[in-house]
Amino acid sequence: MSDAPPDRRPATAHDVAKAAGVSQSAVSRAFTPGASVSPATRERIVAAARELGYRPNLVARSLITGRANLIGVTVPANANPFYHAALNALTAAFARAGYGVLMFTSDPLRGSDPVLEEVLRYRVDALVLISTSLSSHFADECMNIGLPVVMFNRKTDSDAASSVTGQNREGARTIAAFLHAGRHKRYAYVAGLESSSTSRDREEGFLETLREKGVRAIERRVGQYTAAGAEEAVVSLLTASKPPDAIFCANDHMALAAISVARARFGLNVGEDVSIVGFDDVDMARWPVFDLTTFSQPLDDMVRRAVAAVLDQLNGTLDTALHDEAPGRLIVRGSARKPRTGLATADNGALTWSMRG
Amino acid sequence: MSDAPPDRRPATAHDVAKAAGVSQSAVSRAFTPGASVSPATRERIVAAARELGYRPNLVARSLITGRANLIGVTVPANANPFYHAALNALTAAFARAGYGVLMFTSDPLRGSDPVLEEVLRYRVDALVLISTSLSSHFADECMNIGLPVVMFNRKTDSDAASSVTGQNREGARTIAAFLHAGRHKRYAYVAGLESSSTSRDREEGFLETLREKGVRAIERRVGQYTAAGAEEAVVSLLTASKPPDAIFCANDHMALAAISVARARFGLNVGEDVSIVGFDDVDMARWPVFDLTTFSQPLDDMVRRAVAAVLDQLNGTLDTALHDEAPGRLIVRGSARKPRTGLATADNGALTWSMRG
DNA sequence: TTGAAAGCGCTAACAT
DNA sequence: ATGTTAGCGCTTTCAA
Repeated sequence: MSDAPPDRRPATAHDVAKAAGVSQSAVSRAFTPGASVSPATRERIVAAARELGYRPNLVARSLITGRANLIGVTVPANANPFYHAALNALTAAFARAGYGVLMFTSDPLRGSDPVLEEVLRYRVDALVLISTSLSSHFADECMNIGLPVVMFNRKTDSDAASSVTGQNREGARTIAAFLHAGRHKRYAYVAGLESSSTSRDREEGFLETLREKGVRAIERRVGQYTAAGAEEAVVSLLTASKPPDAIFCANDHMALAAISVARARFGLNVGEDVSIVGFDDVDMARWPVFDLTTFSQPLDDMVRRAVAAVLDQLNGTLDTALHDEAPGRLIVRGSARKPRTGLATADNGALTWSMRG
Repeated sequence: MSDAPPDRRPATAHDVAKAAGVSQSAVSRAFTPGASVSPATRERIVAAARELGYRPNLVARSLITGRANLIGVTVPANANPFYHAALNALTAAFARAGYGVLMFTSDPLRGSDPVLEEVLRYRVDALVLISTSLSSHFADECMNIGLPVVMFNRKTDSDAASSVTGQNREGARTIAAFLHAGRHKRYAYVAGLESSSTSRDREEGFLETLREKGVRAIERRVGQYTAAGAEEAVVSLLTASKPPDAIFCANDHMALAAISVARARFGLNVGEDVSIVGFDDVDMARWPVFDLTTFSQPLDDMVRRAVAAVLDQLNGTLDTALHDEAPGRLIVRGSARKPRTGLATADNGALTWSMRG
């Protein structure tokens, strides 16, 4: 509005105080929700503030309160739609709760300690790690300085950090039972990263149930949670002398890449010649070209839980780490042969299947 | 390591100074890259710091320097792989340059001013808007307070903000020429958001060249840059009495959704029955199921330019807004019928086509 | 309800 | 090379 020099420094509470003829602390109070200011003075102050383009300096506030109003969030550098949907939803949710999100990318192949070390310098109020590992050393350090840590889509052994995950083991067991009920003969698992608790839990659940059904000899590849890795894994599986007719990929991102390769490179009719199942139920899973059968991880629910865990720890409501598991269900689409029985239509119209069906 | 009470406040430079037997400013210098401290004292200080778990408080530093070491980045809440790849790359690049990224989501359907207003309270050093609009009012205000603003994958009329985009107009012209050389008869454009300069530029380039070729009657739909919107647009186009045989979607995200629907819902052989072209060259474009012909936006190059623009403005090297266009090229794959001539293999093995071929 | 004063943890002159 | 000093812009007692 004004044609002041473009580089003049931003107005301070002191400037506003002078303009409004009040003390600087009055200005502070005028911008603090529950403070005691008479409506008259508040009005004068707000008017002066607007005139000067005053915006309370959060940095100065942070220095006093010791809380930066910032949540550090790390996400794998990896292109995985589930991570990004989670990042978006977390950011929006924290914004509603009055927190900014300080984002960092973590390299899944290297340790994330250096990154986290960097995050701490900003005096974030809490840490949310999306599918990122946490050294027990670092977890302990966070606990020592009273910094809440919530792992999203992953767990640690350490009780120093909370976690919010889907039903990894249970979901994988359901997938195994579903595939077995669909009369598949040869099974394969495409793991994510060996270091990922989520990939391990899913593998364990999958193998457990298959073994209960008497299935032995289950193929295994590692896809590193990347599209390229999954493609390679699937090529390797499908060019084997006895290729599997049922492939469970540790997440949707890999499952989608797997479908792509199976259909376009091998000319297979996915869902008939070979069944491919994922885990997450990302948006693209429902795309007609993929039509992926997958065990859902309810993103909004998981985000709600993660944000609640952070806020509860910040309020001191929650003093011990919690390991929260958001319930999902098997979303039956066309990428895997269906069993004759047990299918049911959910309230939202999705086709599901459950073990006790 | 120590078993101090878990909630003791973090060590300060003062604590370290006392422990090392030096002044507090010595501690400050020991942690400032170019400062003058003797190796001996630095060593003592660093040792004491490690002992106490000291980490310089960036908040306090920011208050003095007036720079928070933070770049505000907004990204549409929308699930678009190109945005997320950009966000990841920007975050990594800024981290290398010593800046943290404060992330915000912008709702493309509502104005982004409220969000940006919030970002400013954190005293960020600069703003990068990924495919997010900027009101001229807000742009002026940023200019007044000397805050660099760089728009990524978008432009403004206002000269108050810099921009880094791909070759929207030129790329779209190339696509039009390519499709025309491929002897297509009926054309359609699936726009992103009406408010998006990028979508408009691409549309203009596309129409310009088609008109030069004598093509009239070009269909048009709006896909809002979403998968659902693109699906709807394609259904509408393909169920018309005279469906197009060439569809140009304003970005890859929509083009991929379009391929999905054309193939799976209409049983069309994409690349023969109907040609679909996108813009971006996201990772998934090369997936065998999609094999999308698209005009590339070189992400790393664009990110490099955006970061350079920010840093140059921060250094005062760059005083006027720049509008940078990163060169791309047409990546020819299988989703659109190819012309007989003009195809060439690029250095990286990709098949390309250019207008003067 | 308001103002005065102290100080959050650090950097940046300025001395020494 | 090191210490002393004065703030950065706010919140927070404490008085009035």
